Amino acid sequence: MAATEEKRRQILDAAVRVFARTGYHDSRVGDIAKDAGVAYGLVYHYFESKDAVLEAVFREAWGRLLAAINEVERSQQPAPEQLRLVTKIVLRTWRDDPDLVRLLVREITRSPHLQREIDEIAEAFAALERIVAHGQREGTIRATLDARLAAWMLYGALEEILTGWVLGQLRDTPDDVAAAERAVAETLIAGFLS
Amino acid sequence: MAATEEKRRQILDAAVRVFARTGYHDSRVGDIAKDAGVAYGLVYHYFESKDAVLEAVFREAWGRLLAAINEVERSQQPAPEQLRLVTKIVLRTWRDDPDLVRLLVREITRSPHLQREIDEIAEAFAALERIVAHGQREGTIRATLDARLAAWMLYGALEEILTGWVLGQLRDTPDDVAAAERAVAETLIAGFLS
Amino acid sequence: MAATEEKRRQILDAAVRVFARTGYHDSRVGDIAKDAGVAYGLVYHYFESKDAVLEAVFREAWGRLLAAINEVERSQQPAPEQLRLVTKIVLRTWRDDPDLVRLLVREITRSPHLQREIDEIAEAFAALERIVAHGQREGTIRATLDARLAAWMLYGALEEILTGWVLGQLRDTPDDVAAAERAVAETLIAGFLS
Amino acid sequence: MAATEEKRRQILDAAVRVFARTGYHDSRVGDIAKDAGVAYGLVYHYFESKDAVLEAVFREAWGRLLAAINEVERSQQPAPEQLRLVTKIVLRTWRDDPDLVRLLVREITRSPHLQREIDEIAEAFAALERIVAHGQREGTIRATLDARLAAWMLYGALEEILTGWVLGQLRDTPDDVAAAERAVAETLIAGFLS
DNA sequence: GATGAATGAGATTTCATTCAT
DNA sequence: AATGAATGAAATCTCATTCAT
Repeated sequence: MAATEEKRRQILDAAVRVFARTGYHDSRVGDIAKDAGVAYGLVYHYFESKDAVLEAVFREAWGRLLAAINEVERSQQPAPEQLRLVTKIVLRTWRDDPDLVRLLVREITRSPHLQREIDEIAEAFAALERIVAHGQREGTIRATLDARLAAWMLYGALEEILTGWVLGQLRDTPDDVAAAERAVAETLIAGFLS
Repeated sequence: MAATEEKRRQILDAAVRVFARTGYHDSRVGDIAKDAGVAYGLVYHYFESKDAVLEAVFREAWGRLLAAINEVERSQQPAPEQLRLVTKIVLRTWRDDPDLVRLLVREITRSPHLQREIDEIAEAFAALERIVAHGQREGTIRATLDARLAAWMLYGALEEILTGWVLGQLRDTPDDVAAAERAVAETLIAGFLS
Repeated sequence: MAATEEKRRQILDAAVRVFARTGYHDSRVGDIAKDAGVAYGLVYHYFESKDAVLEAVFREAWGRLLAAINEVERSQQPAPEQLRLVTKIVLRTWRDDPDLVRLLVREITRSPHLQREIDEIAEAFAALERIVAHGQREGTIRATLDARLAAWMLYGALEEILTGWVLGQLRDTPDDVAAAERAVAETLIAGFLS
Repeated sequence: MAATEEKRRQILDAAVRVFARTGYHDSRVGDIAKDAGVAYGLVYHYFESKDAVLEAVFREAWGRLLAAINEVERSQQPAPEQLRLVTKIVLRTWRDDPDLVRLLVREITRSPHLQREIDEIAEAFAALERIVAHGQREGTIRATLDARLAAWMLYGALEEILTGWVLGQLRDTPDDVAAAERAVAETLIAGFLS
């Protein structure tokens, strides 16, 4: 069973690399198998379909993000600080797992059935929204702001920064990353404040 | 000649509808031809490939957006006001041409060769950046802000709002659209101010 | 009408060049039109189909060869000398019209309906056979030889030499050409003698 | 593994039949698959492309011919006798594998990249040439003859006889075949002698 | 669990031919 | 006669999925 899980893991990790490199549609199932060092058919032993592989990758990635956001949410800090922490978490993903970011940035809006329907994605957005709403109740965030809209704008800004890094259009040295975190905090999040 | 251009137009318009409905990859060239009311082969008379059709659509759409942004840029207003106008232009596209927005939102980062490489897209981003930089020179925008980063954040927020509308996750009545414009102005753009 | 025939000529000449360069199947009708400097549709004004163009080229080429052979046949010389003259005529085509030879060598046995069914081709072979038979009657050629077989062997040897030149596998300076003529005369034709 | 090679064999054999019947260009890959009794895609499992199938057929056929010629070459007989044996081998192919001959005769000069570039073909011609050269050294063949030219003439004559049989223009009863062998020996090869 | 040969539907693209002007 | 846009059938090739071992 441990061995079993290991193969599944290998396939999943390979999928991230392959999808990141070639894009979902231009990646063949065989590429994933080869990159994972397993037999062609084994992919179908662990996953229903190629699509299911992508979904599993997404689910896992967003699951981790969701867990991190949830932890932030449970912390006793004021909402603006929580948003800064989320910003940091999201942006640091680029350093921690660039292939995953490449994949998310490229395929997030694709694949009809995946479209944000994955529970984990919806949950993450909901969590962001709750943090904003909580800030409004505690008086740190402007009450007139539409919490959901704020959550989406924040996420959009973050994703676009990641996109800039993926495309090589924005600089991404550690200093640049830190600067980006500050920029989000000092402009967007600052704009939320009451 | 007029007739010639007319067919090309029909194909391009049909492509927007079809791609918006089914997504680029799941659309067949035959669908475009049928929707345009022309023969299969005519698509290939006017375009090199299916990909070239998508690129032509993009180029045209971003060309229009770029023209609008350029006009705003040439206006004699202060930078923050210009950014508000751009916001308005981008967000109003949803009402004016929802299929086009659906297409842009879904396929924009896809298609390896299209990726931001299209001159028009790069130009639009550059124009946004210039407006921010100009605001810094005229003293209306915080000098410490990274102009490029600001441009990307702004665009990211706008695109994410459009995405929310496309996915039916954000409300989009005229009032909601106006509220979104205000929200961007009062939070993100306000955060740029000095 | 002169102008008319001129266009037909242009198309036919262009066809030889294009077919020689690209081969029949890989040549497009548009290529011929462009090379001839006429409009696409005009090809179909003068010829029933792409295939008919090839047939016309063949018919003309073999018609010329046939005329030359017939002239040789009518000359009052002994059969072996006549065969030597035919050899000379066939092999000199390479210098005179290399594109035509390229085309003949590449496409002669292909194209199902053309297969030696063209009267001119059959006629040329028949003329060769008659020369051999005549030689047998006049006593210059071995009576035990199968005249038809001899005609085919001779033509085969000639075509293969042309093929060697087309493929660049046999040398083709004027001296080489003369040597080839001699070789055919001194081996094959000499082998026919009684 | 045996089963694997079996399918490949089936496809190759079917290809010979189908190409012989319809000609390369008018044969569809599906026809080959159907004739071989395998699924469409399997052809592409074993071969890169339709062209690669043809090349494999050629390579194999010429490989066999080459092996036979090489064996003749290694025999200790005088060159003229060796040439007679080669003649016999080539002409007997018509009886042994008429489909293969049909294919070779029709498509040999086709396909730009195949043109005599296939090593096996070049090798076969080279072997013929070596036999002639060897005959010149041993004094059985005229020293003034161009060995390469002689090899090409011989092969041309043989191929044309095969062509005559394929096209039904030359008679091909066993007696006719034997007569053809003799004709080649007594005219062409005899012409080589010193 | 693991393998990879086998399947076959489906999509893009080509291009000979037609036809309105 | 001349033009070239328009048509649409057909063919190659791809690749997700299945399945026998």
